[in-house]
Amino acid sequence: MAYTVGQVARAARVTVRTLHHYDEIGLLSPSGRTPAGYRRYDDADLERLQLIRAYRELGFPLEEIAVILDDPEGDPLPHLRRQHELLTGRIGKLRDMVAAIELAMEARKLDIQLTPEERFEVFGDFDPDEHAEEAERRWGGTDAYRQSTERAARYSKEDWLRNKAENEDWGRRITALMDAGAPADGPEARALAEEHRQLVSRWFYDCSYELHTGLADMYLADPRFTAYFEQIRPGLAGYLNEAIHANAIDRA
Amino acid sequence: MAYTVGQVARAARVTVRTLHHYDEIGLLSPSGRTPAGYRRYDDADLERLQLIRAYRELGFPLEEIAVILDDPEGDPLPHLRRQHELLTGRIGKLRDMVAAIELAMEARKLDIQLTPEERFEVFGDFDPDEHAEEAERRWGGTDAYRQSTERAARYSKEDWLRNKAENEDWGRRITALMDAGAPADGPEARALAEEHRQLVSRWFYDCSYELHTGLADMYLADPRFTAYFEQIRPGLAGYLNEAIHANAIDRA
DNA sequence: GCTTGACCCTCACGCAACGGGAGGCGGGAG
DNA sequence: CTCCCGCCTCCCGTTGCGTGAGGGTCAAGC
Repeated sequence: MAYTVGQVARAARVTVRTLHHYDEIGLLSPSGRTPAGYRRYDDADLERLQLIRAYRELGFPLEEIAVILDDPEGDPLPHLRRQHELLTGRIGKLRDMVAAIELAMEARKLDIQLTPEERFEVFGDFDPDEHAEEAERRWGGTDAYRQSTERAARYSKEDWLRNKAENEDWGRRITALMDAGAPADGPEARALAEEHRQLVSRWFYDCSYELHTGLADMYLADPRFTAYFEQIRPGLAGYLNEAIHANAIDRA
Repeated sequence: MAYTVGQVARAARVTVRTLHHYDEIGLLSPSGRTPAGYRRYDDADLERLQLIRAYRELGFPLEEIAVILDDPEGDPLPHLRRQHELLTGRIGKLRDMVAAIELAMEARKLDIQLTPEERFEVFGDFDPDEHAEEAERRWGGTDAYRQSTERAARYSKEDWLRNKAENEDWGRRITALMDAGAPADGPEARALAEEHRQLVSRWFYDCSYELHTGLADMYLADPRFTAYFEQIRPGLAGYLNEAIHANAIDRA
């Protein structure tokens, strides 16, 4: 049996252009042409097309499909396994997205005008890295934040300058340490992380180790914080984050 | 606070190229430039970028993000709802794929060399239309197929010719009906569907209504069958499929 | 025999969302 | 003053086709 492009296209529910494309890239070339140059497909071509579409539905790129189909007796099992992992991974990600959207919709429905803080809770961080996400959940409470603003409101200009000086001193030391190549989970870095925690506790709010790691994750999650550290020294945000985590584990 | 592209890029964990892109399409243009033409981002830009990345993670296309962000006081809820549906739909599809892959792997593990028939069962049809899928599951048994081949093997050439003639006669009548514009779920079409069922029953295998709808779906699912009908008349496969379903419902 | 109208052909540009490189300034440190 | 890193603007490449433009082909009806 011989078929024209249009017939094949309708049969396989693809467009003619798709068949042209497959022909162009050599994935599925019709078994022949009419004198006028019309493509002629036969049953074997249809079978191949069926397989192509099936693999495509499974998410394989065309190039890989060509490899699979043109490698006779090649075992598709590894491909299948790989694809299986890939798909379950994607499903997980999509589910996370759906959950996040539901959260966002919930927030809208309650007519809560999202403050920047809340928006951060909702939209904050979808980094595949679970650290941040987990920390964000634990750190959800805004008590510390309130405490911080309350205290901050009472500081004088001198207080702020002292704070700034202490901060800068600490900043110089951790930058030097990083430049020197000391590991972020080494004792010196951990000591400076601890110092940071006490700086925060003294100036803003009681910073438990748990809160501290939450804060550290926020340094990576909120671009404004990250930018602040990255401006001091590229890589500092990540370095500090790791040091704080190491310190928290160390003291636990 | 002002930041350079590089700082912003590191902060938001995107590439500089991405920021250039957002600038190009007007999604996120830096609030200013230095005399030398360097992009200068401020805190507001960073906030916007954060939102952009968040929506991106939720799977929104950039264009839609622009709409959402640039429509102040616009409610993102409808967008979110739409996106939610879209994502759950995709999850469903992916799950089907995973199931199909598991089936395929199972088949490989059992070292069953897939015959074309089995391959069809595995890879047969991922049409979003559930009809086909559902029917495929019900129709999974190969009893009818065996019965069919057994009978077919005993037919003489004359039998085949008679079969062919009956088929062609039926084909002419349903084609005429379709050309006349009779609805596929109308009484005439249903009658011809019924006739088709009895033709199949007489020549190949006992064709219950259930099997018949399965067969009908296969006419749409297997390109070779579809091509056969489409060659007779474009749209015939779909027409017949609908008629058969209507007939089955009618008799139920 | 000639005109429709439905197909078919081959270019060839366009899409989303960037990646990556070329070639050339700008700017802070030593 | 030189270095080198970072920034700039083009501009081509990717994937899997969509969507014409411009032109040949084929079966049917007058």
